[in-house]
Amino acid sequence: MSRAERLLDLLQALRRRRRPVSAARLATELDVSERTIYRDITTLVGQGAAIEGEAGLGYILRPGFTLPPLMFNDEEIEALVLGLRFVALRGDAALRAAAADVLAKVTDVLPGALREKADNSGLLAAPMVPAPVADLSDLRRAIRSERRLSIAYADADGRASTRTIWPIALAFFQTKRILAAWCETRQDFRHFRTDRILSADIGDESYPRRRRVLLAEWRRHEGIPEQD
Amino acid sequence: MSRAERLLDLLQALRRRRRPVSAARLATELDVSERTIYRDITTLVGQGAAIEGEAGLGYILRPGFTLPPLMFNDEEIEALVLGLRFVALRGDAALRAAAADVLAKVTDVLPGALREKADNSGLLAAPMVPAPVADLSDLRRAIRSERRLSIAYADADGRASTRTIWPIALAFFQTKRILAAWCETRQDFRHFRTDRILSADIGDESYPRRRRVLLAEWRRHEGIPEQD
DNA sequence: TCGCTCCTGACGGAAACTGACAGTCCAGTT
DNA sequence: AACTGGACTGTCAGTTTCCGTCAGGAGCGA
Repeated sequence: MSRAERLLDLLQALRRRRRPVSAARLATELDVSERTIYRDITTLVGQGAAIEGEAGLGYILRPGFTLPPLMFNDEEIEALVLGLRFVALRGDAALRAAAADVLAKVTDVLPGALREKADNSGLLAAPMVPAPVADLSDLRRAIRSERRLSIAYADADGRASTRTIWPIALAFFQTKRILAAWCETRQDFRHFRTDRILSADIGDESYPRRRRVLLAEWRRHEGIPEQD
Repeated sequence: MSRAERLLDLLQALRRRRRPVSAARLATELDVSERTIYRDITTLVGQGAAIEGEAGLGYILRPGFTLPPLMFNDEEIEALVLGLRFVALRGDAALRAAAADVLAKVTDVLPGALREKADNSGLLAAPMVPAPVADLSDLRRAIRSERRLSIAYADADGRASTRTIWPIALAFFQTKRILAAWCETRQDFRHFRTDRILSADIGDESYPRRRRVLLAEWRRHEGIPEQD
């Protein structure tokens, strides 16, 4: 048996039980040495599995590595599918792919009857015009990781300028996308149309305040109520 | 990338699509040779994945692999949350509530780190103008359950007429919502702005054709490609 | 027939894997 | 304080596996 296969088996062996299992036991079950089990566990943890080992007890896999079964009603399925279709039509390529992945994953853990409903949902999203082309994944990553961003930006008259900003949020409108940020130069909140951002360099260090807080401040500043 | 990782990626690449995918395509996507794809497929099948390959077409994965999909990644969380925000701002009250419920259910199964990301996602949906007010849940229910619908409809000049239609889909545009249907009177596909539908009565019997088929026909008729 | 694609076998160099051993560390238990 | 079960680490040398390449077979629809 190849290592890759064994890793999947090991994962299943851990998933199967709720009590801790010793490496020795896993070794017997998978027919390899304990040393190999230790190595495999390291690999799985490296892939993101929350496996906890406690001396004297054994290993246990905390939930959250795989998607558990989910249950939704008809309305919820429709909301979910419609939402993902919106994203598929309005997001950049990476977001579009992610939306497809989410739908596939959720559909997979749905009971059969619901799965069919998800596949045949009659709610459609209108396409964005013009169709989105720019890759916003860098901007999104900067927002996620709270990183400073140096951008070259063209204002309405076409004059370019450079500034350092703290990106807070990205808003998806019908015809444009707007980056909301704290501008270091101006010491104030500023908005940038993504189609006028000529270049963007993600800094090495994160900005000094938590985005969660900035977002709340920005909301108050702009009078935008909480979503959700 | 390790082979184990690639196997999971391959599984997800198959899950993502509902149509068959050729080995060549998968090879490009995963950046390995076709031969490797064939070997990986063999391995996955050996682990119990129901992957069917047909010459001239490609591979397709039937649902129900013992190993459920992996947990959402950062991009997927962003796509999911953004999508639900779109729905919350564009759907009727019932859909808005459903979107909130979906988010709650999904958040519930997320591990802590991801949950925080979902709560603080920086991607925002623009509100619909004018804000949606009409309750479309009857229309949605008629679509879901493939029921005949008797509507009173005002045309562009304000003249009201009554007709019986087979509702197929509901499309969400920036400023309006459009019901796509087969019109019994005209014996053709017709579109109805929801804000001009004066009343709608759901019939007791379902219409004689499957919505799935009608939807595909309508797509061809209007030149609207598959979403996803 | 052609074109597309699945599918299999063989080869060989590079890379990864594995068992064995020898220990360390850790947390209950006696 | 010693004991015990078991997690965990480092090293090393011999296997194994992996993977791209090439060469071909076979099914199926146009």
